[in-house]
Amino acid sequence: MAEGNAGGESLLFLTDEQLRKGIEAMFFAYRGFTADPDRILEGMDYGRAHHRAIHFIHRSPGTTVSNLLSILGVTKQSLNRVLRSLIDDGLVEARVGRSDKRERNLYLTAKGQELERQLSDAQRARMRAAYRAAGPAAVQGFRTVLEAMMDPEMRRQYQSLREGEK
Amino acid sequence: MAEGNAGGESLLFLTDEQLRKGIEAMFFAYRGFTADPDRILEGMDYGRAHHRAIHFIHRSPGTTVSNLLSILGVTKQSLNRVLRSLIDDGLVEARVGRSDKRERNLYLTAKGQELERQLSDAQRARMRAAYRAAGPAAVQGFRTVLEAMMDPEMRRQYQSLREGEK
DNA sequence: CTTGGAAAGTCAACAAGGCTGACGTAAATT
DNA sequence: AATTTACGTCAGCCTTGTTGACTTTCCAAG
Repeated sequence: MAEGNAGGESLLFLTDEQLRKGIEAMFFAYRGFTADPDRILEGMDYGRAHHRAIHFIHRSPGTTVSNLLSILGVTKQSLNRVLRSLIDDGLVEARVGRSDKRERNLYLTAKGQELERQLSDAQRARMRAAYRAAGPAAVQGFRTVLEAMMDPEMRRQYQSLREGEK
Repeated sequence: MAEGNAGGESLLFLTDEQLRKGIEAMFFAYRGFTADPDRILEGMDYGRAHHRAIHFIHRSPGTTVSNLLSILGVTKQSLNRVLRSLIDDGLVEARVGRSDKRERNLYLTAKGQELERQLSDAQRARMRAAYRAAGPAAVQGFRTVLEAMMDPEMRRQYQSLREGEK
């Protein structure tokens, strides 16, 4: 039948070979994705874990520790070690919560914002070059596939970070 | 000028906000990307490093240790620890090279192939679902952007693995 | 007002998987 | 014969994840 044929043809992009290509593309691209911040952080006492904390505190100033825990998906002990060093070094400020004093609202200090800018400038530069080379239609597809690849809970996190944008 | 205007409009996808979205999409999607194999491997004595070795040995049977080193981008000591356990457990076979006896050609055993299939089935299932949800055009864009995001050397590796495909 | 439980912080110990440096051995190359 | 290459291995270190146990603070419900 014609429908069967059309369906079959449009599913050529779902062959195991195509899927394997996608898997390897994710692997190699993620290396590039993290390479520039990693380079900047090496030498400092910080690593990728610090970068992630800084990124999400910058993204949602005043976020709580438990909020950050659920976004990053690590244990509080693991996050605490990272946060501890950032606070001690004066990159992050932890203010006692106004309504709930058990909570800590996290903010980047001026120093923290400076490092954040340095890191995200590098990462954005690569992303910008890739976007520019690929074009708007490809970027649209890129984001669509990535979003579909997330766990439902991660997608919720991802999309909730989207709120308040135009 | 018309070109300038069109250029300006088409560059809306290059705003910092769009780039940040892309960055976070990569972060959350990569977590999903590795989640299923990680789940399978936990409990076994293996981790993500073993998965990567198994993947690329499966992909290029007979590949040498140095080849694998340059693809994975780790030190030989790090790779050796992983390879050692895979060989000892009978998942990987290391045959002395035919032409150059210093080299070791790596192959998956039947047992190794079984684990590989288990891992890649899980990873492909997620990729397939994402591809199917996003559609062929999005997949095309996805791959285009990822490729543009790679370091030139990684892109070379990625594309050289492409040879021999139809 | 008391108490139960949530939020946060901390200590200790451990594991995976990166890294460097040093050294050894076999085989190829010069 | 000397050097280089490919591989393996020992030893030690670091980052970043984990569990488990315990304390302090504090909100909220009884």
